Amino acid sequence: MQDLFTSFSLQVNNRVYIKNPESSALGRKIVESSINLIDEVGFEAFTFRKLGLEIHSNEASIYRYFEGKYKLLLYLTSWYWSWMEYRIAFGLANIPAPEERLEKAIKLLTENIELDGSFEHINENKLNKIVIAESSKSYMTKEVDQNNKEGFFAGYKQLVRRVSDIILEINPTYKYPHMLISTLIEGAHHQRFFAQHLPRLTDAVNGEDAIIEFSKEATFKAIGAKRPIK
Amino acid sequence: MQDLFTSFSLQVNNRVYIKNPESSALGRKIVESSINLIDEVGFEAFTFRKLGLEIHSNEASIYRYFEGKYKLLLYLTSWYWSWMEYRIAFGLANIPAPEERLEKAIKLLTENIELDGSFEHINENKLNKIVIAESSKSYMTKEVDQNNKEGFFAGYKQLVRRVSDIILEINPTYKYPHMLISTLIEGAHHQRFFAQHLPRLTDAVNGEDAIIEFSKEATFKAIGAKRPIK
DNA sequence: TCATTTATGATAGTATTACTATTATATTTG
DNA sequence: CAAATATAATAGTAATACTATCATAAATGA
Repeated sequence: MQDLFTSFSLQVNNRVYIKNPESSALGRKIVESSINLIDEVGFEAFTFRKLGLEIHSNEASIYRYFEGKYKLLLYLTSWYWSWMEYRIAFGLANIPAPEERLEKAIKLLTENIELDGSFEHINENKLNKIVIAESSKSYMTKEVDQNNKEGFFAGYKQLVRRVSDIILEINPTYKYPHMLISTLIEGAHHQRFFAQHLPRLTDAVNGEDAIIEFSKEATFKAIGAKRPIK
Repeated sequence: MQDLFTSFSLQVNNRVYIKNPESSALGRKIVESSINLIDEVGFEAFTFRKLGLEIHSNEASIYRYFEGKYKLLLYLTSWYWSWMEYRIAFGLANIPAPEERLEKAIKLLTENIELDGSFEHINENKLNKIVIAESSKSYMTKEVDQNNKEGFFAGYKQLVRRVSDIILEINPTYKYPHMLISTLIEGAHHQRFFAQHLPRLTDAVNGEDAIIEFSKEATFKAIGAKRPIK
């Protein structure tokens, strides 16, 4: 799997950046350090000036890659969804039963993400934490319609569609496949955040990953399908 | 119902404000206009200076009520959850069957909120839109643990607990009642936002409120209970 | 290889934000 | 009616979110 990934880079809508950060050492450094810095101080307190200091480069240089910190966040989240889609595409390859594919997809979408190491300049674990805590700030804005027109959320939509299609394969009459999947993705993210910070809003259970289990169970029951037996 | 409400004001943790905005005409004007202004320009672009101009008052005066705009947002969301709890408390009164109470609670939690008129200085419809689009910004912050210690999210937690208790009444063995309810509340909010701005992430269905229906159906199936017959 | 394009760095500057401080003027209350 | 309290007006500060300019370094291609 590692080798499959190192041979290509993930596609991100080229309108979220001014200059492709993949195209230079500085660009990759910007992405790498922005993940560390946002994870550390939070998106509110994150500034291009601080990032410049961190990487011993210049605020103005960073502005040549991204219009501002919201576009950088859009870049990071787009990259993440694109990565998720690859994880799912490879993870489900050669599994014929749609029930098994669905269960695996839910696991991939809702599990805790460990450092993967496939991409040198991206810490997947920290990026996951950023997506959990900050990604809604990339679309819950007054610019959402404009951004949507420009295709900034295409990766997320495509991912939701791909998994919805599995649901429809299992149960073609289920009326809310997109709702179910997008609720699940956002929901699992919220639950991971709540588990750490507002545990009263969750049900922490020892020994199993309650969030994955809850998600799988709720999905199969919602669409009226039997879970595959291990 | 209207009369019940006009006779009292809802409780909000007194540490989110410096001076209780309910205690003066200026305070109520601040709350009222902040709802209008945040709804109009979004939380990012909302500032106390602009709010001061709007109400023909002074930036410095507003700072005597709230430490900053994040605390004001916390005030608004706390008020909202407190209001929701009253809606549910009154809405479920005298309904003996827990299945019916659950269904009604889900409706109240996930439905679109119309202008209610019970509170002169609060536009419930706009406040609902603010909670949908901005409330995650009140807890997805680096200060969440501190804020949680101070009890700023007590109203939300209490609401989740109240509805979880109904689930446990119906099915005492269900393992994830809090997860289910908090996922549902956040999920329904997300879906309302998506329906307007990112419809590919939802399944818009004419003639019925798909979000309420999806939420009810998913909940009853998840806990393995039969929905009450109308 | 050297001229030219392109990328980066250094510095400075502007408008806005998120406040705090001070003083003056209303308004309320005892 | 005096004293306390609330509000208004103004000013000021440090940080943010940029933009502009110019110098220098690195890459490229004729």
